Amino acid sequence: MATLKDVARRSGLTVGTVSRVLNNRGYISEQTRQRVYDVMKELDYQPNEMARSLSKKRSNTIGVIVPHVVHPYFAKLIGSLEQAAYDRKYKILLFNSQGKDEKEEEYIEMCKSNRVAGVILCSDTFQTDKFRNLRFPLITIERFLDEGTAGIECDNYRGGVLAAEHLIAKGCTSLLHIGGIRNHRKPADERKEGFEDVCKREHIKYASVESSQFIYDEMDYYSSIDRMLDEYPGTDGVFASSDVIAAQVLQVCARRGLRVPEQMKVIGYDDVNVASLTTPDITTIRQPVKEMAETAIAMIDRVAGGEMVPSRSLFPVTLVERGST
Amino acid sequence: MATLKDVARRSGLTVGTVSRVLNNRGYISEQTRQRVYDVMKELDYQPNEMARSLSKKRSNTIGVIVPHVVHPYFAKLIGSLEQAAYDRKYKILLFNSQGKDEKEEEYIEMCKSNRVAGVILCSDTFQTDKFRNLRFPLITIERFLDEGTAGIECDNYRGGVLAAEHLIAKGCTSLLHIGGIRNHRKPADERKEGFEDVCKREHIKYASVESSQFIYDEMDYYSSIDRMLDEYPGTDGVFASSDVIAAQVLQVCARRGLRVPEQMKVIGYDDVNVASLTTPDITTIRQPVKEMAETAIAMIDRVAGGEMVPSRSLFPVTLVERGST
DNA sequence: ACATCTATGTCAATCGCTGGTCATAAGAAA
DNA sequence: TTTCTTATGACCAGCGATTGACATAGATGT
Repeated sequence: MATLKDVARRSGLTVGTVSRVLNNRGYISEQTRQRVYDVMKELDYQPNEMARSLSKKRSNTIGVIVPHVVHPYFAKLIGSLEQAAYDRKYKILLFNSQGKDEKEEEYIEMCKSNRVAGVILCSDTFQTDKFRNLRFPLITIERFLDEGTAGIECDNYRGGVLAAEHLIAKGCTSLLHIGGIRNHRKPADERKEGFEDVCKREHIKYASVESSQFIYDEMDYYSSIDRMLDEYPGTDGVFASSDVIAAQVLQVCARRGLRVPEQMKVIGYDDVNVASLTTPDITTIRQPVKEMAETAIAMIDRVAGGEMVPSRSLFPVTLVERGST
Repeated sequence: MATLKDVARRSGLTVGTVSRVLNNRGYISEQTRQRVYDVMKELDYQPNEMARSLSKKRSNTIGVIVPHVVHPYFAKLIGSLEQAAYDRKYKILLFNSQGKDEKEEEYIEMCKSNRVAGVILCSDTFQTDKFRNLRFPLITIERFLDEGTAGIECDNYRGGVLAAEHLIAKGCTSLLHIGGIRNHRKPADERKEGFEDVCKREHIKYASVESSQFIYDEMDYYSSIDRMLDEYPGTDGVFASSDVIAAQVLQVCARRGLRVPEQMKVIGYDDVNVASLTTPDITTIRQPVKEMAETAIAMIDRVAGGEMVPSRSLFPVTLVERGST
């Protein structure tokens, strides 16, 4: 493989000069610049990023740690992050923590070892001192961490409000909120709060079911849903805190002969592709994932440039009405 | 950040010795080994992978290039690849080519720059000389490439056979095959062939529709499906070449008042999570994605170790029967 | 007593690139 | 003419490891 030296030799310049054009440093004549580019192409030269990173003490790689790659929410997030990273010349190192503390920690160590420019962390767990003394920015998504550089969240409270208001406006009289994925912490609580506040205000019967017992990895909520519907028989409106759960609610309803949306209305959360692939398709609370991803990457970039970034960013959510309500 | 030198100094050893324990080289007493580990922990030492890779001329990173991260098939594949990579101490660099030749090519260059241990490529496109003279193994998934090191495929022909046989066994008399994602090349053709061969053999009316006109990125096949059902009105069985398409067929059927599976039977492909989240859930042809992913990573590992690997590996598919047939 | 094995030290080159310090030289501006 | 700007050369010390050659020395085996 051709090296900088080869390029220098072939173009009759010195490594210093060639490095200058590569890094846009110092004075370079247009002519020289062109010559260097030509030779680079001729030799099929690719700068060795390892050497570069070693020298600069920083790579242009961003670590992304998610608990669950196949979950459509994270798949969507990862896709958006990759796009945003690409636009800013970063690469994505992907890690799947499976929601396990040890793996999360191990991945953080790997990120250190790889001198990443920053880490984007989507975590369900509570871990504190592990994230201290990092030499790179740590951006959390949908979770705030004191030790982190910045947190990017959605207005979960408003999501809950929107969902409840929508169901009520559609004529529901007895609501059920089903928590689920990434819900151990604040985000879920806030959705629930928003939901419950509206129910109280409007004097609507409601119930909320915690999700900790759900089998998250398998995304299998059927039996829990069944149990809940048994427990709250008069329910005519369900607010599920993810589209995956909502889809399963639809399935359970079908099995029970409950027509959606006539007899039962269902609203999901996230607006991932499954929401629009079910029959009926699912009304949901949309998170601006793309914008969140761009913001996250941009923050890493800016912190790297010595800039200041807001420690918390709250994004608005919107209701997308479809066939399930 | 602590360096090898620091560890050496602190433990009263030399860098050479410390490096030996890090790389399991030469003679090291158990006592010394332990001391080094202790000091490493004490100083919170993380080996600098950049330096290591530079020196070894190879990183323990694997590039994964997919056309579409959010598509559930690739999400599933990526998840499996990450797991397999982790098990073998590799990290995943994720690239989303969006099915564009230029990006694919650019990503390959980035992989070169980053001295990856290997690349796993999922591509829709036909590109030849770009993949010549790579200094790392190139493993393709669901596509064979002469220039690649190895290809990992599924028995697509058999998938088509299983689908057709199943629909026929369930009493369908007029079949429709809808091509779709990742179908420009061989895999799709083979599914179609298997499907058609069975139809011919059993003297069943059938039609196959090409997919090139579909909007792949948006995963929006509705209007095409509508058009097809108009064109082939007697259809009572559809073989869609992905679960995403099958889900949309279900939706179109619902809109048309066609009951599934009574009046129309639908079978998908891939067995990704959406297949089990629709109502009814979708009978599908399952690809052993996990095994394929493990094989791909294992191959890179083995090629790196100087071993020989089969240039083509064919995995079996199985039929998963659910509610749509 | 001699050979061998084990365990470490010493020294230094190498990987490919960055970026600083100086020196040089031509052309432009004062 | 002198000063300044532009453009490049020359040189080289890092960055943080790896790895090889060679030396030393105690322990073990025969």
